[in-house]
Amino acid sequence: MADFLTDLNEAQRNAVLCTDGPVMVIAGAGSGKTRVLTYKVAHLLSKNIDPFNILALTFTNKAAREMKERITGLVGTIEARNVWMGTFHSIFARILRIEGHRLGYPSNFTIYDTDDSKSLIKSIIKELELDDKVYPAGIVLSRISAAKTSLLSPRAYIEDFEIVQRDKSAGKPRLGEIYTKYDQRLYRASAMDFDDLLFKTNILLSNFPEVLYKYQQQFHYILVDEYQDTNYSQYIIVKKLAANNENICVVGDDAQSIYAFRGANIKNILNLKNDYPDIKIFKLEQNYRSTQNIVNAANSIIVNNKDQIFKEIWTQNDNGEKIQLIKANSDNEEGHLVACSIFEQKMQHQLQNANFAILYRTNAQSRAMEEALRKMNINYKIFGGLSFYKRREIKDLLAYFRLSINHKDEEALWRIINTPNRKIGKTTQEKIVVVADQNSISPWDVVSNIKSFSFGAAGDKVADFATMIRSFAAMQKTRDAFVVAQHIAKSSGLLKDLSEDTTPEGIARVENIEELLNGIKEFSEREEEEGAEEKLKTLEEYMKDIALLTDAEDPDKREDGDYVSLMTIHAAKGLEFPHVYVVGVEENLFPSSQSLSSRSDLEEERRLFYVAVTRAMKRITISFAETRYKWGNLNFCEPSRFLEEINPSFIEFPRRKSQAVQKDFIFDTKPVSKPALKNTLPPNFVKKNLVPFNKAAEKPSAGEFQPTENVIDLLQVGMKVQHERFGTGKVINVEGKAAEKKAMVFFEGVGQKQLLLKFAKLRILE
DNA sequence: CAACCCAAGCTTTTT
DNA sequence: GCTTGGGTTG
Repeated sequence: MADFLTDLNEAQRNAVLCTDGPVMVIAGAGSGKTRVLTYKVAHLLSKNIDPFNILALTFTNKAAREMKERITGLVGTIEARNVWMGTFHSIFARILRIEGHRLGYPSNFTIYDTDDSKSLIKSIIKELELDDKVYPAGIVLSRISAAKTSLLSPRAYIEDFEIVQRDKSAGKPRLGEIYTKYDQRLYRASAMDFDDLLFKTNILLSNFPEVLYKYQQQFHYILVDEYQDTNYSQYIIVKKLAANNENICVVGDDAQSIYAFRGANIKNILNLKNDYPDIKIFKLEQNYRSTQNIVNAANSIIVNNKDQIFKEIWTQNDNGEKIQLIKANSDNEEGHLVACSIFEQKMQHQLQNANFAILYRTNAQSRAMEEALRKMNINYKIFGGLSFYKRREIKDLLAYFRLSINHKDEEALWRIINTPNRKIGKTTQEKIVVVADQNSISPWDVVSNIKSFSFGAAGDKVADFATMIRSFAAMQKTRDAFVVAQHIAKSSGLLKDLSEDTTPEGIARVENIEELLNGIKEFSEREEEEGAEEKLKTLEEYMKDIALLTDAEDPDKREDGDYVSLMTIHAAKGLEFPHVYVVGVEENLFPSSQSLSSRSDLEEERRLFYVAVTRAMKRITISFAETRYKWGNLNFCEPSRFLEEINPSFIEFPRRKSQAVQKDFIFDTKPVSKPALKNTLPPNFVKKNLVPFNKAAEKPSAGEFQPTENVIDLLQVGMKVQHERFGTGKVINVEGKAAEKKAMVFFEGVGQKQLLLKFAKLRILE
């Protein structure tokens, strides 16, 4: 273990060795970010730091799991598994289960997922007799979420004059009221939503100094992955916990911040210096992942963003192939062309499917790709989309578990009280609500004491239901998770109900239930590696374990099999593939039509594009279609502005005669190939079938880039220059040499920009 | 109370 | 185009 530091380059090693005091690591794409984090933890452990004193926060379960595995590989199992490592949400859920009683929450509180939250909001809107057109559940939830993320309690929300004013003028004056009610109902259900896990942690840490002190004492070392994605709430938690000794190490890349839409604040990383004036900053700029062409192309994209920490990503890797383009007539043809291209690459280079990934902006785009791959018999796997845990039958069974563990969980109650059908219909359910309100008790209190109220015949059914849930609850305490789960699946009637459906979907549902049960079995039998203490693995433990495994990762997904990976770009963050296809690179789709109105939204889209391109190791293909179905309607599409932003010298155009033709390929408005609609061969097929181009045409010597090189040499302070996007500007400063030469230019109406002359296509005006 | 039918909304991204 | 949810009818 002693010499694992030799695996690191100098910048990485310096960052790892700097363990005390605040540290920020700005890690470019593919520069070994995870490596630094894992080695840092390993290094701390090798210095005999107690793993219980290390807190390592990530954003996804996958990242946490991978990091754990890697650290285990470096230092050995026993130490690594005691590190407090996990997602923000799971770590603070864990702490809230211990400390939540101070806020009135039992340790078995339920975590509501987005669906539960939305459904609760819907019923509140109904109760308040509000128009659900004015208050759509999704919008309301995102407003509440934003409030919680800004640490605004319902009280503070209502008392905030500006917010109230804003809601009024937006025609939604009662948002505060909905928020208040929502909060009460969550509390009454002993439930927290995702945002609560952070919000309530914040409350805990501010209102209970002894708790703050306790965890400050515990976490001597705090590490945060993907720091650029932290929101305000997370930022404050970290700041508080680290306040004592400031042994905090954050790792991130502002260029890969892609979660502002859910409250991530890029300023958290850009302004970290303000919080820790003596913070040590390390920049990892060497990319180990991609070819030069890919790295340079990516740089030429991201340079268009205004807000960023300056860095120069470079690589020692080969030049590699240029960026391939595919232009298709329709979304279906796009799928076909991509599948053909994958097939062709596989054949040409004898590659496995696993070398390929198809990345898209929205999940909806997966269908065309899926169909095309299936037609060509290429094995694939779709990540994300409808997750396992969001399937109806799974949510139903989990709702039984939830209600058995936490009787107050109302969303679970309403979900299953009549699933499968036990003749407790809407009327009865509404009556339960009314009676509960009249007596100021919870719906479960009514359900479990139904005999005390006049419910007639329907009451018997409800009583049976309550008895059943209570028996599950009792069993749950003494038997292992699998036994209980299997019993519930059977005696609730759920499994029987599902198996009566013999359609393919019905069969799939039963299989899903079986899959879930298998997962629980595995959980029950999982051995505590440390010490031989036989601890009962209860269903409650299981639910705590999986509560935050929402999307993306199936518990039992088998990693074997050779498949092409299909996923959104968000889901691809942190991953790499030799061959990447970025599809649907069109205006209004990528960048998304909803991001066009503000500069910061657009910059986020651009960062997303940057993330997409930097996933590729060897070869990247970008495709776009001229028409696409949206909501069943045919839409005409324009190629994305992002294509224009890539320096053309890194792109392989199907025909390379002149710049004019190159531009035409992407942007012509009257497609030459319209009559040739039948021709579904990809451009590179066409290329191969034609007479080879002469070599001279292959070089980007078409005069277009000659001036660029002169500009690099000739540019002087004070010159007036023209930039493709920013218009005319004045040179304020020039620094660096030759290829690394940079200029600070002031553009009218745009502001100051630092430009790397290699990429900026500047023209000198005077 | 259930079954069926129709309309609406959906397609940004996730813990 | 598909799914979900609401409304109506039997």
